[in-house]
Amino acid sequence: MPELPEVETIRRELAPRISGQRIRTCRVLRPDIVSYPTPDKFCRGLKNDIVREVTRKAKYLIIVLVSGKQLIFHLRLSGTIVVRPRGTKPERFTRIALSLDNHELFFNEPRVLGRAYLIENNRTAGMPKGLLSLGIEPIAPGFTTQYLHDHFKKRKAPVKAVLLDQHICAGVGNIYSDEALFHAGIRPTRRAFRVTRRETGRLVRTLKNVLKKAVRKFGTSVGDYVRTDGTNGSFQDLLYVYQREGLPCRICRTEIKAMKIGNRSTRYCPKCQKS
DNA sequence: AAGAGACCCTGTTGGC
DNA sequence: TGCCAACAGGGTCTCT
Repeated sequence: MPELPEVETIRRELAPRISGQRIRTCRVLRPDIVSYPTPDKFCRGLKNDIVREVTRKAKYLIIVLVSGKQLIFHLRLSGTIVVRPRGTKPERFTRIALSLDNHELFFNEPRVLGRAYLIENNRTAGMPKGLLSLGIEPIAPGFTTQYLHDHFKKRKAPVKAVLLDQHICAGVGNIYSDEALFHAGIRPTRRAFRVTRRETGRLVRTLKNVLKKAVRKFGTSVGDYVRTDGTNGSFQDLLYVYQREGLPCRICRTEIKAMKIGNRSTRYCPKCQKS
């Protein structure tokens, strides 16, 4: 589940390896993975361009080219990006294959939910709408108690649902929302407007902590996520509730419970997290 | 504007 | 062993 820390890990690993590299060829092996423009224009638009830098906004990975075009990937549920030695053949779930000067870059996506976009210089045509309406990333200085509390005040949805709202908490997904709520001692079902200012302060702190630590641990490898060399991240060893239902809480030994909030599986400790 | 729910996708898992 | 439904889940869309 690539969320902010996973995409940031990919960005950090990609940047030194592909910056300055020319795109020799592009192959789209699954046309519906290319959201904009057409797969054909996508490939022709990339050919012979050169990677200038690799950036990220929330869960979007953005490869900026020397021409000014932006190659944008959203990994959704199961997308990964791997870099292989030049000449390596596409893999079982490779949907887009880019041949660079010294590497092959594969966008692997078993479930075909992820998307790629090629955006012209200084244009917004074709950009994913979500990218144009992102809130603040919790790791940014602007993500303050005041900011989050102001949003909480006007929302009566469960606090967990508000944490997953990309217009408010950019880059947060299911793993880190559950983990941050646990460390802040807040039950995910609590209505956002009932979260006190003091608790919101704690939540801001735990969100920042959890996301930063996950970046240092190269992300959480549960399910499909791997780093660009195919190896696992290691934050899964530091999870307290995510994917731990039925297991004893690491703090109080109470059994971790699972439930659904807004169609999302949610885990919490009934004792550590006050309702 | 907010909230609820459907839908997209397909590999994996679990039940019978 | 084989079949099939349920499940995973971020983002977008529709409807209220």
